[in-house]
Amino acid sequence: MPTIKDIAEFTGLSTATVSRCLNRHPYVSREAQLAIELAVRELGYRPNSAARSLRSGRTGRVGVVVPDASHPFFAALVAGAGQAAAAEGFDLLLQQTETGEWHADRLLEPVITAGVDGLLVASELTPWEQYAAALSGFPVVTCDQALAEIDLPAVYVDHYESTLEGLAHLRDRDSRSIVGISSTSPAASCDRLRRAAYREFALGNQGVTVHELYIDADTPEAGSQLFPKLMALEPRPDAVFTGSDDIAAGLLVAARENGVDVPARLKIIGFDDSPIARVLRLTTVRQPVRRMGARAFTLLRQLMHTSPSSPSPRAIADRPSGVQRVRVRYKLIARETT
Amino acid sequence: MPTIKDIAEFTGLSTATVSRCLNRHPYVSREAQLAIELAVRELGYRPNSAARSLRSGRTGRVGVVVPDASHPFFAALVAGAGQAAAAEGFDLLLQQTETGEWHADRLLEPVITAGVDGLLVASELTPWEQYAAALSGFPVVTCDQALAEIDLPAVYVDHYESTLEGLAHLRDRDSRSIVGISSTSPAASCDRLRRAAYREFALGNQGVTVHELYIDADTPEAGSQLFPKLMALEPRPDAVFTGSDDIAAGLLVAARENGVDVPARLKIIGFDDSPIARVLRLTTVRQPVRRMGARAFTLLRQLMHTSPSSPSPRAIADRPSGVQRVRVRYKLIARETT
DNA sequence: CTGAAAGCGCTTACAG
DNA sequence: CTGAAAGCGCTTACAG
Repeated sequence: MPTIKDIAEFTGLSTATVSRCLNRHPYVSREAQLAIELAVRELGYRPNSAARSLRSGRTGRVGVVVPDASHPFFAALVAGAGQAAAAEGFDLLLQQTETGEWHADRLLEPVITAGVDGLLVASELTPWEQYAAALSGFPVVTCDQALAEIDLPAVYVDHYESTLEGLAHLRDRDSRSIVGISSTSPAASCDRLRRAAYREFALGNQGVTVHELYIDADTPEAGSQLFPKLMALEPRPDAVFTGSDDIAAGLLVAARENGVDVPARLKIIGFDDSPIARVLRLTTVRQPVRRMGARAFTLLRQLMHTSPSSPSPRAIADRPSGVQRVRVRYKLIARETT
Repeated sequence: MPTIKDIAEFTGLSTATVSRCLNRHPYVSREAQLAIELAVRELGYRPNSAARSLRSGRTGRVGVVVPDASHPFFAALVAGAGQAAAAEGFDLLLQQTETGEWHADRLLEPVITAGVDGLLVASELTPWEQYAAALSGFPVVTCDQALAEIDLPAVYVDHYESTLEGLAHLRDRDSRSIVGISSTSPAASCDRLRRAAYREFALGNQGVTVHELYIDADTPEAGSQLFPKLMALEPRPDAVFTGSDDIAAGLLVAARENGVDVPARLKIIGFDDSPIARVLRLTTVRQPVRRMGARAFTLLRQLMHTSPSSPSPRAIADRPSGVQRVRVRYKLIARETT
């Protein structure tokens, strides 16, 4: 591989001038520029990213931390962030937290070893204290609402508010005995907010009960398996807020197979508006996931600009007040299951 | 950030010894080791990955090239590869090819700038000639069958054979007028193989026709929109090989809405066995996608071992004969749509 | 506008 | 088993 030195020799210029030209520094003469461009093509020169990073302290890379890249929600988030990053010449470094056992150390390794310029965190980092020190002063944006409630810049849909709206929709369609599902998985911070919303809603709506049911996987199968439990409840529920299109889909199919009319005898609401919701004509709460990923990158990009490798104490002190929270608009899509 | 020099000063040893210890070089005394470990903890030392890469020529990173990380197939592939990579201490660098306009140059940038140690390619790289030169001698594994047919090590399901098996299944269930769907998208190399299988099957099976239909998106919506076209065909088809669970799902729902009995009057086969296929009880061809991703990484890992940064001419000459092709077993899952 | 030179933080023969 | 020293390929004040 040719180096900057080869270009310098080829053109008779110094490596300094070559470097400036490559980095679009203003003070380079027209002739020098042309000669260098020719040499670059001629020799097939490519800058060595490791050398560049070592010297400049920047990597041109951004880390993305998700529980599982194959889950539809996180896959879309990653795709959106990746697209936005590529548009600005950044590469994406992917980390999955639910890959076997996991330690704060290992998760943060790329950050601490100067492997990335910034971090996009969609996993819940619990307990936060373990991560806080290593991440302080480092550009981080989260898509996890629990982390948004700490000091972190965030892009997210409000799960508390959207759950309340979903429940209100069920009430308005004459549901009186609603089941609110939430996950027992510790990774899902939105579930805590949903549970809070279930209680708040029941308190504020006389004559409507919200029965809470827990589930341990966010898949259609889990939804199907939930159906008999649902039917065994007393009084028999007339509506379910699932918090997931996959669970809603499994439930819907099970209901139909068992001759339970949806929506007449059971109303079902999903969450996300993923392809499965559209095919099954599920009522659901739409999140613009791809755009959220892109927006998260944009926000991160901003932070990387303002806080270089060593932020001043003043900059750190100022941060809390300037922390950006982007609450993304969700939308209840009423279709044929309510 | 403390450096190796700080550790050397703290312990009174040389940077060489510290480096050896950190890299688990055998010749380090017990005392030195303990002192260094203490210092590392005490000072919170982390190796700088850029410096390490620059010096060693290795990055500890692997690139993954997919058309779109949010598509269920590629999402699962990435997740599997990422998990396997993480298990061996490698990070994943994600590249999406269908992100706006795309140039060979830009795609290969991480490779050429020594940004990764190896590449996993699931996108079709066409025309291959544009990429061949830059990639020659570099560890590459593909999951794209078209690339497997060139010189590249590969992990893939045989789309020709699996399509023939799907068609045979339809024939065995008394379908006589089959529609074979394929995508017009240039990114999907498997579609060419499917089309070849459609023709081959028709040739070998008197009394069975295979009508080819094209589609421009791999989504449930596209499947639904295909339904009227299907019904307008003469003679009316009695089965469809879709090549995609999403398309099959859209088609199935549209058929039911229009009162066409599946499977009695129309049989439908999907592909992949994604969650949507399981909920809808679709007959489909299962691919173990996550495992394919993991296997692709394992294979790549092997190549990275055998061909270091500068492979000998002999090693290159030997390669063609040793190129590994892992043909992964698929499985036809007969459910309720055939 | 340009060049000589220092140095980013490591690893690795080489010599002991 | 250990250390002194060179050097990986760049960027960036500094001096002209």
